[in-house]
Amino acid sequence: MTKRNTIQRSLVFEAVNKLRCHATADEIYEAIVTEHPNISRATVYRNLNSLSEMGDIRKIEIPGGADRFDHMCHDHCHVKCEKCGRVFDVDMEYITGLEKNIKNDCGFTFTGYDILFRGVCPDCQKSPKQHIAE
Amino acid sequence: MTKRNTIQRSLVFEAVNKLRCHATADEIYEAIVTEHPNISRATVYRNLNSLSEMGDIRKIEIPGGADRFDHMCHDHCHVKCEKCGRVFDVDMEYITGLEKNIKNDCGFTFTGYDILFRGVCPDCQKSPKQHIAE
DNA sequence: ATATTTAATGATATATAATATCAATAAGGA
DNA sequence: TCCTTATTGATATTATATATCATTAAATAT
Repeated sequence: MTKRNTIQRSLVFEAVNKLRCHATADEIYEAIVTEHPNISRATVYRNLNSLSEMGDIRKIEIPGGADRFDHMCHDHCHVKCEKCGRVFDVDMEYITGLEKNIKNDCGFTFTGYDILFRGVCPDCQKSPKQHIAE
Repeated sequence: MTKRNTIQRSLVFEAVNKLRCHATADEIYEAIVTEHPNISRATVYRNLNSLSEMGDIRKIEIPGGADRFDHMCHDHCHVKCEKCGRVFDVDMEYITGLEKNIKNDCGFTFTGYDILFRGVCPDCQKSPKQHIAE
């Protein structure tokens, strides 16, 4: 019923804070497993979700790619390169209150929104090769 | 080298236009396969991608769920229910030129952006049961 | 009209990301 | 210290999508 504090959860929490820049669950798992070889991948996934539900970390769902996890920081937008699929932060004042522009919400309760820019990163503009990563 | 017109591609194109509201690849496949049992799921996926690359249909990538495909229509936003995962259109004036607010684009070439609202749909506000669909 | 080239297809295998299952373990209160 | 059960680790399964490859057929050349 009540949440229990486990060493695994604090390991996941610390790893997200140490990696900082929107790491994937797999990257977080790899970072932990080098020091603690017995941790399970499923435990990392579970704790990433519970930590983000509790509001201790931030989950960023990326279309066509793995979810990312950030330490708690100000809301910000991302841009995904259409060629290589990599995700970068966008340096932009976060726009608040966009949901006020909605004409007819059909009874929805809005909790937030994500803006994901599309574009081509500098690397992919230079080189013709595509899909460095996805 | 050059694109060829196949009956499969026109079947996919027609199905997307008939279904209209952001159908998934699987829903489009199911709609076609009842009339044309020999079509392959892979062919549907391939044509959905090539049609959207050619600009004949619109691909909407949804985080944590299957990609959606719309007939060509005006840009609009979507909202994803955090409980059941379903996606709905949002009735809102589409905001243009958001990329002008970016302070430092780090050399990116921006081609557009998607705004995805998060919220709880009327059904899920009423009933306690979760995950009707994902 | 027929032959040729190769893009596209159908069938299947594979990849990737994430969740589900379940017995064993351990956190935290009694 | 015991007891309850949340959590874990290992594994299986699900979901979405792409890769592979022999076969088929669209578009062009003959």
